[in-house]
Amino acid sequence: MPELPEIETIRRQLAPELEGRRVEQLDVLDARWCEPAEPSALEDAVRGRRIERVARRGKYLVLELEDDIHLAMHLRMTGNLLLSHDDERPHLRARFLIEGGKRLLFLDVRRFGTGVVLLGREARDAYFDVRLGPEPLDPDFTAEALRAQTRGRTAPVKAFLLNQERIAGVGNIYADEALFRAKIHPLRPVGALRRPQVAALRDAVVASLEAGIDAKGASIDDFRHSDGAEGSFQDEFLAYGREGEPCVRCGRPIRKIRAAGRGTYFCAYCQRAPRAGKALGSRR
DNA sequence: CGCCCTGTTGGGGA
DNA sequence: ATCCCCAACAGGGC
Repeated sequence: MPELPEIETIRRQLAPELEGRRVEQLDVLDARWCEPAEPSALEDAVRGRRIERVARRGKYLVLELEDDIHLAMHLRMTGNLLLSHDDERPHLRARFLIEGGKRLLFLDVRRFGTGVVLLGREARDAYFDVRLGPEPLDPDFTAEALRAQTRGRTAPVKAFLLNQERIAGVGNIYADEALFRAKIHPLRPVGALRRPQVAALRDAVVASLEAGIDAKGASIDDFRHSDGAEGSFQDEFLAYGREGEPCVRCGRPIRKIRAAGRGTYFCAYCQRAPRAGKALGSRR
């Protein structure tokens, strides 16, 4: 379930545990994790260096190490980070030995997750700049900024939200959640949204993400929570994964379609279908 | 038991 | 820009 809120939750839990401590050693157990780089390249770059900050950019968790070395990790679909005293776990892909004895374990059943070392601030910024748009929780993510970004675009609004180059960190679940809250049909051309709808969408994106962060998430600490103890975020969502169940606003059944290649849940009544023949605000 | 489909992501090719 | 497939695996429906 790693979208922006889950990564941010992990970051907040990890920061006080890791910041200021050294990485005594890194073991990359699956070479695919860091392709096309060699595991030894990551292990050598990280070994012995102090973690100055645990940061997040979009869905990436970033260990900012001394000497301006950055390790950006992406959990993809099933990746997970666990703070543990154990050296072995099922689906272990990479293991950090942290000064003081704890281990930071990167677990990933499907092995889609990645780790990349970025040498220098410029390299780090360049890496993110070509992949990620603005952070939705930054103060400058305003309705006007979003409007400027959407104008003239014909992509379905859901595809726009999922595109990390447009907005960083919004995934399939929070995209549906935001559209439901803003009462916007997922297939509406994003450029056709009126000013008030753009404003509603901005607010809904921010509110959905913040709600996700506030929701009690799974702890990454071995001691407070053991393995499968994941909070059921599912219950927090208003439409996602609830095909056929009644819309919380109008009671009509939630529908499922495919949008931008992903399963998409919405209320066909609350979120009006795009009007044919009016793709981009006919006027103006 | 086997087969088929789906999936919290993102990159690549047509 | 857009659709489709792929990565590797688990779980559910039939």
